[in-house]
Amino acid sequence: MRAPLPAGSTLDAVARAAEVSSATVSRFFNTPKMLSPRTTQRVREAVERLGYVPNLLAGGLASSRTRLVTAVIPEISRSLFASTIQALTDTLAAKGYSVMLGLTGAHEEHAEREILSIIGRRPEGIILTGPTLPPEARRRLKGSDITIIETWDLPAEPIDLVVGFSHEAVGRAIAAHALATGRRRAFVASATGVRALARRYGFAKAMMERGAPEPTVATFESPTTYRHGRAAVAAHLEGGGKPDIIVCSSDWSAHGALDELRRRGIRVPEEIAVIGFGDLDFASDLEPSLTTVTIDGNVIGQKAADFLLRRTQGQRIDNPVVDIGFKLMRRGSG
Amino acid sequence: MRAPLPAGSTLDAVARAAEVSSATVSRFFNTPKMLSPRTTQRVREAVERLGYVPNLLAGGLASSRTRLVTAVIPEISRSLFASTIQALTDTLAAKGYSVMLGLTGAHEEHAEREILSIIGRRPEGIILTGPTLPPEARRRLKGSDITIIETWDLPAEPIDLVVGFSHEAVGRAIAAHALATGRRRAFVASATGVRALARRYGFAKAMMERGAPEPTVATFESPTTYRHGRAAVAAHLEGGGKPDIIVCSSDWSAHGALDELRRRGIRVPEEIAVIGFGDLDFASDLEPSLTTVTIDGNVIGQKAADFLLRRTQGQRIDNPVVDIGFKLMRRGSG
DNA sequence: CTGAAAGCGCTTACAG
DNA sequence: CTGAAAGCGCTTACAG
Repeated sequence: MRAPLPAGSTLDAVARAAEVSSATVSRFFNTPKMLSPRTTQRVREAVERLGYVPNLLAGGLASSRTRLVTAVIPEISRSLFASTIQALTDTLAAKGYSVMLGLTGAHEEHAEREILSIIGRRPEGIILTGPTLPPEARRRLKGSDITIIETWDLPAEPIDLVVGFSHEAVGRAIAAHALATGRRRAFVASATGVRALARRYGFAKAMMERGAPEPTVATFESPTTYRHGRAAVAAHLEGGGKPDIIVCSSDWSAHGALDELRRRGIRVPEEIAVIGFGDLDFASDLEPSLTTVTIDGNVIGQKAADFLLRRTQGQRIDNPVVDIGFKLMRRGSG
Repeated sequence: MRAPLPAGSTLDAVARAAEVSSATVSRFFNTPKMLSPRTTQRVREAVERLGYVPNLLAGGLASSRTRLVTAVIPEISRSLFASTIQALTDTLAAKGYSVMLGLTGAHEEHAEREILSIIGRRPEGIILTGPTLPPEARRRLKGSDITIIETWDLPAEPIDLVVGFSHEAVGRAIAAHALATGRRRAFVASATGVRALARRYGFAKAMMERGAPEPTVATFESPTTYRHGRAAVAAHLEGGGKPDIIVCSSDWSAHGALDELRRRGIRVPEEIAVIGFGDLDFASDLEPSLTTVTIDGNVIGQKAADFLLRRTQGQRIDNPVVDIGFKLMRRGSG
């Protein structure tokens, strides 16, 4: 009752051309070893002649296997999560899966609509990286029976599976490092958001527990930029701040902090240490090279893909929460 | 013959709960003004009670409108194309479309398989940003009847629609600027790839036509990084190069170039000018601020979305190739 | 190894 | 404004 979908011929057309049943053509794609060599050859020729590409909507509907995975990220640019998405995509593509992108972006009000449109596509898995979803959206996901994997954090109440690390532990590790290197007066230039907050909290608590004064904090909207780092440091110093360590919520802002300090003739790390977060590609090339926190985003993506594949194969998962940890990379800046 | 798809109840279940036909429930979602207020209310309640989320696979199959768009990009990280994808997604999401990601990545051999899996989902449009596809993949796309939009370039033989600009013209504009500011001895630090090549070519040709010596070129694998810029400049200077302008294929490498020059005590722009490409967020914050080329990635994304929407509404498109141009942002570095 | 047929969960012309 | 029914293009148990 409609125009056919663009892009082509159908299974039936191929079946007619090859003079076999449509079941046989379906098997050619899905269970090729079931076919005799002769049949295989006939079907292959027909497929090529017609330029047939199977309709995955129909296939997914019939088999209830969509081979679709959705990755939900806050925004595409300047993303720490790039390597995670890339690894996820590479691993899953090899198994015939496609990855859809869900951008929650600035509009948290739209999060629920976004989630509905994702669930509507019946993905076999949803990877959450970055966003903290509003409760209603979380409830929808929980009720959906879809494999959900939260990443880049260790949520207190996981929806389903988790591959991440503790941001509070990161903050504590930075504090331990700061104190071990004789720093006490910290300035924290931090993005908004629960994760940066957790790192801040872990850091401040550990500092204060060891007798250091409470760190001064400046926050700015995510995502963190070079400019944020420069501006925050400039403002702090001009306001009379005398830090001996500056803890930044990303390598971007740490880079800005370094440049601002240099502009003011302040030596790093002699006078002030600078710590980043993320270990982005440029971190080791800066001068001084940046001390920062490395998270292996590839591993997160791969483990998430593994989880997904195991679920779809019906294997049980004994350990639904994986903490991949992190590393403090000590370099020249502190 | 299969377990039902996860995530839920069906149209029929809702219809039974609301004591209406399934056609009516379908209309509740697709053509709500066709229903009486009473019916609408009854259906709404049933939908909420059951937590029903329509199956878009089934809907797409039945209506041949998938409301799916695929964006093909080379890789997710460090991407100039981020704003394009974001704008595309935002614009389309408002119209009920989802955006799938196709990552062509490093594996050009897999490009065709990737294209097949994209076509198999029957998207209403495919946005190509970045990758130069192998001929066979291009042929598949051309034969697919799907709206194809090539972006960020003006291909000589478009597959279908185009929203981009001329990279050769960018090269010429940089040359004109260089010559106008008295520069003649150019070093070009460039990524591989046809677009960077086109800029290089446009630049070199224009320089030489005005009597300047042939620029020295160093190329490195995409994507361009801060490190590439530093290393290329260091190697060139140590090899005895005496440029008065350094043209970089991205703001990343230009940033690296600036830092390398500063490290060597070379003044910018007095001794050497530095030109970037992309006008990324940090470009205007560097010291000196970076002269670079601005492309409005948002506009590309929006125009691509417009094209798509017009096509799906059956409107004709009189002008299938849109050149959105670019701007040379003159700043402190040259 | 292969085919006939039911079914996946929707949409939509048609009829009322 | 609403419903009965055909159809979208596949998959897969069943039978042979």
